[in-house]
Amino acid sequence: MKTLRAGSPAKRAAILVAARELFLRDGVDRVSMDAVAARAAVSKRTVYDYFGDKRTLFLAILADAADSLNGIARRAIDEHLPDDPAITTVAGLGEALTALAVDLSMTVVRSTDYAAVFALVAQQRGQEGSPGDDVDTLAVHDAVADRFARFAGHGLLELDDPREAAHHFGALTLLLASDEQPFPSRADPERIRRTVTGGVRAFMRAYAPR
Amino acid sequence: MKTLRAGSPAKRAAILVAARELFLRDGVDRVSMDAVAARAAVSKRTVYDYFGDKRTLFLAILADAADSLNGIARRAIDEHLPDDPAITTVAGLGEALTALAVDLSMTVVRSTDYAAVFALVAQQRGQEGSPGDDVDTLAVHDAVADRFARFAGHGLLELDDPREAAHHFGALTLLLASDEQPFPSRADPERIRRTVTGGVRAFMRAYAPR
DNA sequence: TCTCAACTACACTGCACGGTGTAGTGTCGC
DNA sequence: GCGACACTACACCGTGCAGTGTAGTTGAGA
Repeated sequence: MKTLRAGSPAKRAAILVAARELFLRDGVDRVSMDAVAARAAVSKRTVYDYFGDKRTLFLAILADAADSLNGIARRAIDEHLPDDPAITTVAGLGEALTALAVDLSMTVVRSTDYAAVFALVAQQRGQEGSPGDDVDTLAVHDAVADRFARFAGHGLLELDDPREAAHHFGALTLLLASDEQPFPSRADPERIRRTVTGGVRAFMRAYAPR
Repeated sequence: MKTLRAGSPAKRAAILVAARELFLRDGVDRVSMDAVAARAAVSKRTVYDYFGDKRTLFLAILADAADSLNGIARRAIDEHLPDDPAITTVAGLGEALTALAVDLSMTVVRSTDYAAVFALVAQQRGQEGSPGDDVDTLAVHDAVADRFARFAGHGLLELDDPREAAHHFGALTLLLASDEQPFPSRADPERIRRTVTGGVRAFMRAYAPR
């Protein structure tokens, strides 16, 4: 068992940033550890001293990106759909959901973190022996479903299954926006907004009281 | 410029099948051409004589899978949403859309062709210089949008933008189902059906006349 | 029978690279 | 001053492999 170095937070971060950029750009398998070291401005010996091997470095990047995304999502939910319901009308809910979806999609679709998770995980996707490499989004869906259940309790939504509704919301907004524009640096904010606004409109037609 | 061998259709197919299986399982970069040749039961020399190099083999597999998927989609649309509208009621439309979405999703989510396209393209996703490697799904969306416009003309749907509706339909059904279950061999048909049926229900609530 | 194309089965080349070892340098604390 | 730790800058090893060349075999057609 290798003893990994605690060392310097700045160097650790530099390695992670460099590796993520290169992995994302060229794919994990095509990026040499020499290249990572050069980009991070550290020696390759140091990269191995911190992370032990390439796979461990990859998993660390994945964990960071997933944490970052979950944090973004939780913050956006807390901001736009607060626990203490300030939202009392159907129109207000539509506006709040739009703001949430725009905020989230704007951040995520243009986020190299998201692109990193998406691309890196997808590289493993066809490789069926790697379930541990997937990213758990259950907590975010649960939080949204919880909010939806409350809105339903207040008559602002009509739904049998809050979790299903949360999945539909995600599909019509974030999933669709990211499917349409897979490249962060080219993502057009106006197009994201249009896609997401249309998706929320459809969601409200489906789930608002009639 | 290499002269590629026309040779035998059976051997060509064997190479394509073998390469696709291995590329899908292990990723393009991790599969050796020796392995492809062995699996196809041909010599490596023959693989190179047919395809010239690894990338050309990869692109051939991608083109085959995309053709196959487009064919599947077109057939499902023609079967469930025929041009000559036998569908005259909203309930009938809901049933037809459900049948289409279930048929498509059942086939696609469990299809190694789809998984191949998804995984192989996604491997390139973070690599922004490769737009030519993406799969064009516009024609399928156009066909669905065309049908939707007709149904709207007959009062079976209310929609401003048939293309947007087609995207929403796709997001609530196929995109969601494939996102939930990314591994073909493990895909549970019952779960696909549930997801898709729920998605069509939401779609109809959003777009059927009120 | 001869020729040609397809194919096999190797061998080979040049290169890449994950990972490891080591000597030397600099800094810090005792 | 000494020792420990972090780090650099190489060198090295063993392995893998894309791609190419070549000799030999086989089958089909002229």
